[in-house]
Amino acid sequence: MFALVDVNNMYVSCERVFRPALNGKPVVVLSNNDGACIARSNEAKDLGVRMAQPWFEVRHLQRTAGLIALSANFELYGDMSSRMMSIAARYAPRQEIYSIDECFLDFDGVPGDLVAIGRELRRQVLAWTGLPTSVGFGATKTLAKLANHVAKTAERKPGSYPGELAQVCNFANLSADQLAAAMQATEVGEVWGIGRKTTARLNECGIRTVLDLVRGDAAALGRQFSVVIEKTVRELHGTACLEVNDAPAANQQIMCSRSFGAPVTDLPTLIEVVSQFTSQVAHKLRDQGSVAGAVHVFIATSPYRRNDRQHAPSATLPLGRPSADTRVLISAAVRALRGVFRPGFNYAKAGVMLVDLQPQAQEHATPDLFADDAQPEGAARGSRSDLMSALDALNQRFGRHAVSVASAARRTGPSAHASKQDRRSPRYTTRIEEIAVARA
DNA sequence: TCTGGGGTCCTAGGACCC
DNA sequence: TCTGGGGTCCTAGGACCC
Repeated sequence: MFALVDVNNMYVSCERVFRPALNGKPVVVLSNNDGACIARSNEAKDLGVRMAQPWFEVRHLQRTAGLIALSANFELYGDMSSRMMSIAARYAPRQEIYSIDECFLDFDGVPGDLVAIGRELRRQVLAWTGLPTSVGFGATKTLAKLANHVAKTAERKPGSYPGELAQVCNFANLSADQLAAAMQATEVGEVWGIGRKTTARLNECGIRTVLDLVRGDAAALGRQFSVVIEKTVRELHGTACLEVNDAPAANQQIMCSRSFGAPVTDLPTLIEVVSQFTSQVAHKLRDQGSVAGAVHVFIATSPYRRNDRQHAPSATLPLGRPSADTRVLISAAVRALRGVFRPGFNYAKAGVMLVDLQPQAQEHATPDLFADDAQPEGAARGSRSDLMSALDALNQRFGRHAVSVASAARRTGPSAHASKQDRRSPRYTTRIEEIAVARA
């Protein structure tokens, strides 16, 4: 038996923990650069604000409907997430952290009334973190996801499903008829793995609800669509094709990209930005104990600026020898950037991706016989990782930008190209100088 | 004026090999 | 008058997730 636990409207709920005045009000959280809505309170959903909707399209609701917008504060959300996850982990032998606000739990062999356990888990998370969650149980991960959707929707829109399914829903407790009714009341696009494109194609075949899909033939759908759909249908039938993975593998790629607050036209600024992005991904790379075999860099104009000439070049530069040294990676990234940059364009975005990742070799890595060793002084075996370790330790202790490679150093004062973040709340739980203050 | 960021997996097609 | 067949590997792009 699987459970899916997820936080309702995660980012908005995190903000509300520290600002209870936001309760009951329409609230959205904006993406980097304050560009689009990436989280909505129920009240904001009721106003018709769509997921990923551009902020400028809904900002008028500030005046007309009291909509409140906040800049994303991922440091806060990440910390709240780890608190929630550690509480949820106590309730089952195995946990898979699936995203910042969701985890799967494997209840195989756990005795007792699962709905009661689910309610206790909910209560505990709410009491200890202030975050509201929903819990769905099912015989497969896909069914648990669906049960979670039912639990959430039954609470948010009374009448859409039987009331007793609200907050915590266990499909195993439903009769065949009750389950069929719930599936009929749910659109096929709500199923995990069925996205926009597939929904449209399924609709053309007359498959509109989850029940329609479940009644289809898995193998035939597999041939017509893809093996992904086939697996999904089998999971909906109750045949588990997916396991709870509590030991996730290291990432296969690590990326950092950002839209600019204002268009960038010159190479020096792009070099600075790309160097900063590379510093970040290099740090993440070392954190997971990997080295990168190649660096991929891209810059792009904005497709929304119809009058601008468009240009979205990218380049991948293989490293002679895989590395996790920020200096090596920056030098490759900047070389790639110089290769693709063309003057005369309004660049709106840039990104750096580390690819071809492999575990950091211990002592006996095969050296590159033909390498010209044009690496920074001291970048040879041993001292490289020592230097990077020292860099990471200093930044850990004195703040993220305490020490950096010169080309990635922040200039003093805010730059025009820096992402807009005009409405960010304090990082209450991770910065002592921003801690919440209680007033008598 | 203003439109997110960071991932995974699958598939089709080309290059290459014998 | 004539142009194989079967296999693997790699890559780019698409679809999906949150």
